[in-house]
Amino acid sequence: MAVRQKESAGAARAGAARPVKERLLRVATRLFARNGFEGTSVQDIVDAAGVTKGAMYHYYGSKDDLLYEVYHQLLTMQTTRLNEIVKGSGTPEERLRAAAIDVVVSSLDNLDDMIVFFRSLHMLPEDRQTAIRAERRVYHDQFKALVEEGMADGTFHTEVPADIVVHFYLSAVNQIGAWFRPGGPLTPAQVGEEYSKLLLGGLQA
Amino acid sequence: MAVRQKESAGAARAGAARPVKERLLRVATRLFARNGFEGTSVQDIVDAAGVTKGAMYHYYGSKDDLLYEVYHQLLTMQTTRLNEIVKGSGTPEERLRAAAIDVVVSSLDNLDDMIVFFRSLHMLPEDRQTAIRAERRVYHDQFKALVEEGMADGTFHTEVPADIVVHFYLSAVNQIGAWFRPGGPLTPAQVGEEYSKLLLGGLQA
DNA sequence: GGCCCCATACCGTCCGGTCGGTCTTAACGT
DNA sequence: ACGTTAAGACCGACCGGACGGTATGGGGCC
Repeated sequence: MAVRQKESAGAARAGAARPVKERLLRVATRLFARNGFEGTSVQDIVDAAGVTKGAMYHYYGSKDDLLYEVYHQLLTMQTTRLNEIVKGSGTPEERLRAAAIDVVVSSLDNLDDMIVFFRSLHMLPEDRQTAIRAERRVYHDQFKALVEEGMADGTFHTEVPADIVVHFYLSAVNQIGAWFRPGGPLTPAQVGEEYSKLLLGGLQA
Repeated sequence: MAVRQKESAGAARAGAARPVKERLLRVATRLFARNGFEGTSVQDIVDAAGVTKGAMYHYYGSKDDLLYEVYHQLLTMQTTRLNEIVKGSGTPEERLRAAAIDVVVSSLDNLDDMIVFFRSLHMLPEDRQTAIRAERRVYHDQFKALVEEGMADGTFHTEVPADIVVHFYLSAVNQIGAWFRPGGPLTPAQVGEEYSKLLLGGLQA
């Protein structure tokens, strides 16, 4: 029925069954972003991936698993990147600017994941939500540490608690999928530039 | 079966059947905020309101109508408030500060509506989404006009386009339900104060 | 011949929405 | 003052279908 290209045998031999499993996650992410988690049926996903439900339930235990995987991958990637910036060299202001730009750019580079993230987290079972929130907290705290460094050395004013600053900025970034359109007049890098200006400007002592 | 208090005859005589219709919208909003739109069945809503499905479909045409009503009421209220501030007296900076505080406070005073808003908009049929987006655009443009006033008279710098400033700030406000907990250490007014400081600071020439 | 990988057919459940009916209340004619 | 009628408010049983998940089996590669 479905026309399927023969992939090189190498992938199958690796034992990871990469193409189908990955394809499922990618099309699922896209569909979740377009139609919402509850607006996407398992049938929709497997149709779009060119396989059947048997394949999906072979690789993933449930529809929830797919959703969790989206979150987990995105968070792991962003946390790793932030970690390198925090530990890097430069003044707190320079590193905070780099972090502020990076979170925007990496979010816009994975726009579908972001959209799904902040729209469908509440659909996950409680324990999964708790796990995700714990990962997010790590990210939040690393970002906060940067802000506090700048406050400690007098670069930033201390009128607004660091916690609120971080909530404020990350919230703005998280909602970016609500208005940004890829292919529009702005590039991710430009948005990162503007957003970081607004953050740093609001912190200047 | 259900114990129902006799209401004063006044309400029924008004022809508006206020209590049941309002109760349905309120409990629906709360349930949507807690469990999501798709995670809430019509049966859940009518059970919580102490009526049956017949009652709900007597007042609302569909489950979608309930959701739309939440959006519409919140937006109408906030737009009205913003309008008064924009047209009020004071420098652009004073009015922008007032607007920035007000949008935070009025959002936190209707936290359930906010949560539902930014989580379930995409569940509405396309035409309803378009209608809501048009209403939001009016709000956005009014806010932007304030920023542009301040840019025109030199109070604010013009490094960042007004459109992006507004997207940035309103996004931060819209996500406020993701971390703010009523009854916590912060009052809505305090959050409004801090958020407005961050916005104004980032705009200062 | 055993083991992944995946197709096919199927199940039980739940859910939005419908529809005929009942009860209360208001208006009206006589 | 009283019966009649009409209308709004609400009940609750029911329907069609979609959806997540499963059980079974076949086919290709070692």
